[in-house]
Amino acid sequence: MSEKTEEKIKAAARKIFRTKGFAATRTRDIAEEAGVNLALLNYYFKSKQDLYNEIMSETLKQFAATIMGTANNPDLSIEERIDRLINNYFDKFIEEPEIPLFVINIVNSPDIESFINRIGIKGLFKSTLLYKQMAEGCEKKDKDIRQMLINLMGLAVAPFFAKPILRVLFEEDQEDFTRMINERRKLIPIWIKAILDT
Amino acid sequence: MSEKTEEKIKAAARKIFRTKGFAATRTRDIAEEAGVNLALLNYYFKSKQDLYNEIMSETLKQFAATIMGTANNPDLSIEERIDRLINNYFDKFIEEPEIPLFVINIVNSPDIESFINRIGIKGLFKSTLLYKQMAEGCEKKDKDIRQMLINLMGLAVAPFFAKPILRVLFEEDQEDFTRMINERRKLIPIWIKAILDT
DNA sequence: AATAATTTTAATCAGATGATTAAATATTGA
DNA sequence: TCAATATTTAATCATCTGATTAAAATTATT
Repeated sequence: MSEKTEEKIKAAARKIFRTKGFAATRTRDIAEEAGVNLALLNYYFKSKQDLYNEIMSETLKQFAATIMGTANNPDLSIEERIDRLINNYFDKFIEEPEIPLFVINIVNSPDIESFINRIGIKGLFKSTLLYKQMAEGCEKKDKDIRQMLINLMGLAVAPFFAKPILRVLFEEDQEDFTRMINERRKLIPIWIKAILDT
Repeated sequence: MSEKTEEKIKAAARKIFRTKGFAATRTRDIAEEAGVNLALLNYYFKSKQDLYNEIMSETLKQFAATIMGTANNPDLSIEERIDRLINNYFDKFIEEPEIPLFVINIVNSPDIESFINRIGIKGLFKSTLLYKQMAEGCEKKDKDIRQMLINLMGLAVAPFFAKPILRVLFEEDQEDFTRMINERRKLIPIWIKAILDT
């Protein structure tokens, strides 16, 4: 059952790499989590680094797909598109809360430029309807598209980073957090519009 | 020259820990960067972990101080206070760009709650004028203070995380980035106000 | 069933790494 | 000055860890 073993390893690697990062992860931990002999990691994936690259590109592609998923749906207004984008992100992040931090760490790792070129998601984003519509909207209102993209992503991702702080500062539990996040689904599109109309 | 050596080690540790994190950093690299014998790390700081804790709490305190610096200056309106806060942050982050990611990783590490309690910065924030003024403003306009804090921090910190992405997406160089950041100094206070008036 | 190919296992290697030690050197204080 | 103290060094330890290997077990092919 080669397929099964390989997937068990990947699932374990995904889980541990995403929470602990490359250096802090030991291949033995992955093997144990997968319930599999250590040597099989090197049998199916050549090295720890290769396995990590696999998880990295998989995660990055998935992250990109979450954007693309709504980005090209035709007949959507910019408002509807942003609304869906936020909801897609939040659904994904609630399901897998380690993703935001993992992605940011990937993106800020030293060799990212060549890596992004290698998996080829660079040109894609600018060709999405989401980007085109936002760029057009910014043009019309004399706004910098870069600032708006940063705002959109920043507002979306920030609560997931801030979670542990909110926990100590407001003694929030998981339920409070989820409620706040769900409020935020409705608010971000309104805020983005307000910012655009500034 | 004990003082000098200890500080050389700390400076090297600061530099490497902040960019590579705990696990990826080798004590030998710190020693070399400091131009110092490896055994001196254990002589001045008991262990790698102790040295790391030192850098962690130092960085966290510094990060907090950047808030507190403007947070209690009396006779400031909420607008002026936010304006200064953003400028303080941006000055600090431009000077030491590794800080935002390092802080987020600290805050999202498993043992953070006990660590924050240990260095005792928990109660401080809520007692600042910044917090009180924001809380009051939110109350008046029927807004959730948590959402507003997330917005403020998210908008401030996002560009520093997004930097490598902007680099590949818009072929930005350092100068473009700095220009964009400086624009943002003026914009964030306006955006926050717009959001509050939503 | 017999053989070949694939997958899994246990054992081990080689190098990396955090830490320690004992001796050497430098500094301080009487 | 000289003994006590503090600092620095080179060598080494013990453990961890990624990777390999050769043999065993399993599965596929004829």
